[in-house]
Amino acid sequence: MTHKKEKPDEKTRAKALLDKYLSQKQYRKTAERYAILDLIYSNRGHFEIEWLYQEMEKQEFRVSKATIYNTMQLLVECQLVLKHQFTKNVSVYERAIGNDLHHHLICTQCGKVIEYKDPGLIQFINEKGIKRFTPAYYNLNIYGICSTCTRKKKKK
Amino acid sequence: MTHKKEKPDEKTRAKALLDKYLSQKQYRKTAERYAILDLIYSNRGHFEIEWLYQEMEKQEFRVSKATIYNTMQLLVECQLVLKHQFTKNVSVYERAIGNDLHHHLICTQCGKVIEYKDPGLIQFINEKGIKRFTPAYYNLNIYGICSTCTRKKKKK
DNA sequence: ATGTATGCAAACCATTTGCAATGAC
DNA sequence: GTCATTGCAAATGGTTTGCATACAT
Repeated sequence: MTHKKEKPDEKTRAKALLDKYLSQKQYRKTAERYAILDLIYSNRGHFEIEWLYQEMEKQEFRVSKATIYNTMQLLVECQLVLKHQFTKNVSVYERAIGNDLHHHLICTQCGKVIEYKDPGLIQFINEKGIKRFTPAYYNLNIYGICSTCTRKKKKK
Repeated sequence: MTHKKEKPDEKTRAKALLDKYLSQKQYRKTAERYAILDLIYSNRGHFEIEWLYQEMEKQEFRVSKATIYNTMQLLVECQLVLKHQFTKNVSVYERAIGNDLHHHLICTQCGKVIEYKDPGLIQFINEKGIKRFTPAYYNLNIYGICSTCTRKKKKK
């Protein structure tokens, strides 16, 4: 059971929040839900359902795709996980706690997604109150051409 | 052939740009491509492929879905159309010229998408130079709960 | 005991692909 | 005439659904 370097309290905090949410909603505390959350909070960065599924297998914890989809929906609901849809038709997820708020640069040529941090921008958005809408989180996607594809284009 | 109130020059400008792009790339100038562009620039706001397909039928211009998908890709490429992926697994499109730059408020409960304009924010983003990336357009999606769903929740 | 959550397989549905026919050049 | 583009239908693949079984409460 090797763990990457991480603040152990983030995973613990996530578990506690899930616990609270399940109690509150009177949903059941199943081993699958905690195992999936644990895996998600053992990594950073983006991932897809397929990755999660295969990684669970490696950890010798059999879970069906159906359960993974159900659980991801649950985790998005209780704000422990963020869900993105970039250019391709696959949902991309990311843990919500312990990842600095960031934005995404998306290359329209190759689909690569680069994380982009700008505290000034974040502050700017946070300071705005939006009428008739309660923002939970936001997602600034900047589409364009990444440096790799710019180089490739010139070669042609 | 009734047209909604619109600046006629926007559609004309769009056509001219498509024309130029097709010439430049040595792609063929087919009736389908111009007809689809014409329909798109006869309306504002978001639409899906299915809408486009049915609307073309109404206009007595038979086009296959395959051609619509091909054409949309072309129009996104040459920046005459913007493509969005919100929460559902359907692509949502929008004409690029003549629509003020805006952002999106997306309700995570019901999926409703509200347009949101903030010139200050737009200016703020534009003033940033981003290294190693050439931005073409950006897309600020703010997820949260819309007022309708907030009301519904309280009723429960 | 009760009813929710899981696993499995089938169903769904937007999008993509292959190929023959059409038509732009 | 050549070859890109179209139309059609089949294939693809992520996600959802239905139902029997397992298990949290």
